[in-house]
Amino acid sequence: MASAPVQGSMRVARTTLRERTLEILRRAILNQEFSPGQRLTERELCELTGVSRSCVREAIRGLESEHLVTNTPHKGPVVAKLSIEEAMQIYEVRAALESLAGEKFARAATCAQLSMLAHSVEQYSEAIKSKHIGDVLATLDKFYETLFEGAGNRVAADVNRSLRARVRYLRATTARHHTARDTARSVSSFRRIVRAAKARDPRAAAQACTSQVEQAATIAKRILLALE
Amino acid sequence: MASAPVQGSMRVARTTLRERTLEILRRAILNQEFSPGQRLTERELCELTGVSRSCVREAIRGLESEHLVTNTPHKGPVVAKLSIEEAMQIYEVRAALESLAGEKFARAATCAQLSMLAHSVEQYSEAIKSKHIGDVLATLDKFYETLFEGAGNRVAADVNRSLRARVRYLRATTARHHTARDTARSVSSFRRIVRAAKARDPRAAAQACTSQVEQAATIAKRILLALE
DNA sequence: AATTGTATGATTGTATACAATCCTTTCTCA
DNA sequence: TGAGAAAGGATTGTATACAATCATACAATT
Repeated sequence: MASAPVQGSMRVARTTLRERTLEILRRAILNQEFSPGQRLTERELCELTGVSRSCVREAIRGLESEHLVTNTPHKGPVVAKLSIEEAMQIYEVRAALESLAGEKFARAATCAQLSMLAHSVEQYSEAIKSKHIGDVLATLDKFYETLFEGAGNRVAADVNRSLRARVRYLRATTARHHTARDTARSVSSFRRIVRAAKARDPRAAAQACTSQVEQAATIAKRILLALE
Repeated sequence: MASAPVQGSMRVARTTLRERTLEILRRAILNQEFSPGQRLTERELCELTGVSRSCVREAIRGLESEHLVTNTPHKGPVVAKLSIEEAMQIYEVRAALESLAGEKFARAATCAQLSMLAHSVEQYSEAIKSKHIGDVLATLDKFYETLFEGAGNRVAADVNRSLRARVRYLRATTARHHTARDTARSVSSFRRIVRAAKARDPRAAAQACTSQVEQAATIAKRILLALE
């Protein structure tokens, strides 16, 4: 009776090809394997992923509504390009959302979530000192996931995740151009959020989140203008 | 030379079939022609819209990322159902966004936008008195479009539009169950926003927007609990 | 009676084929 | 030489065909 198929008879990869394709393409864009403004022909993506055009097209629809690609009829999809205006609008919305999250986190987060938040900030500090961009982005992701998880608002978390994805390449760029002063300010800004949350001070936490985003927006704007 | 096609040789309907299909299905859902939880088989939607499955499927992807339908692999799409928790989370995010919009509107709106906002509130007042649900929803749409237009943040406008779509059926339900007291409070709540905007008082406008949403959330919660 | 197995129909997932549009190049003509 | 038209290739838009999965019903076995 030992001849039955052993290697994973349950959990047969219960995900659909299209979903996996979407995930692959999303990660490719977020990892900057394509550059903003670059054209993405469907056939090319088919060869890249090894699936048919049906799947690729449906995946592209997903990327389109995540604003990671823009599609013009009969021309095809291109990797989304972010204008300064749009970036500033995104930071403005993020400020509102993260302020809300900070407030609710300070009120409702568990002790485990509190220490995870603190831990992610220390990891971020390490990553940004070592100039390892991938780690910087990953630790930031962890920080925000924890923040919104503790805040207990999944809708806000989803919107925020989407907005952060749209400015991710910008964040990677700023991390490269960070001055020592920028780094110090950024880290202390995150630590201020943690401190307010530990003190269970919703007002202070909200304020700390707002000013953290505003600070990031300022740096982003400076660098975007310099790069033009 | 007069035999050339005259009826619109330019502007040949520069929209794609899939986009129109998405629009049709979206409106059908928002107009409650389908009920939440109802299954939407692809073939059925093909016959309804008269297009092929390719188009329907890609349109469904759009509805899916707008959270208007939920799709489970190999089972197919169903019209999204809103839990009380999710609805409350949406209202919370809307409060944050509309507060931001109110603040910026009070600062930056043109006089034309100000009077359009005021006008939409009066139209809303008429509509809600006449109990014509379609008009109620339409005038609310106009109010928020004006508010965010005047605020000058398209990203926030898009997110808010999406969130309002998700609670639209809920809004229609509450409009039907409005007591006279609810109606009066709602209208005066909107008028308070207009007043603050006209006074160019950002703080007051933000506060008015927040409490307007919170009030709507309270009514929605009461009615949702009663309907259970 | 309950459960398991199997067959069948319906539905979604995936791939491919055909039509319409766009872009580039080349050719023509003033 | 330059402008415009036409042709060709490439790409997207749309429709259809085939495969995999799921749901239901019914029969068989215990």
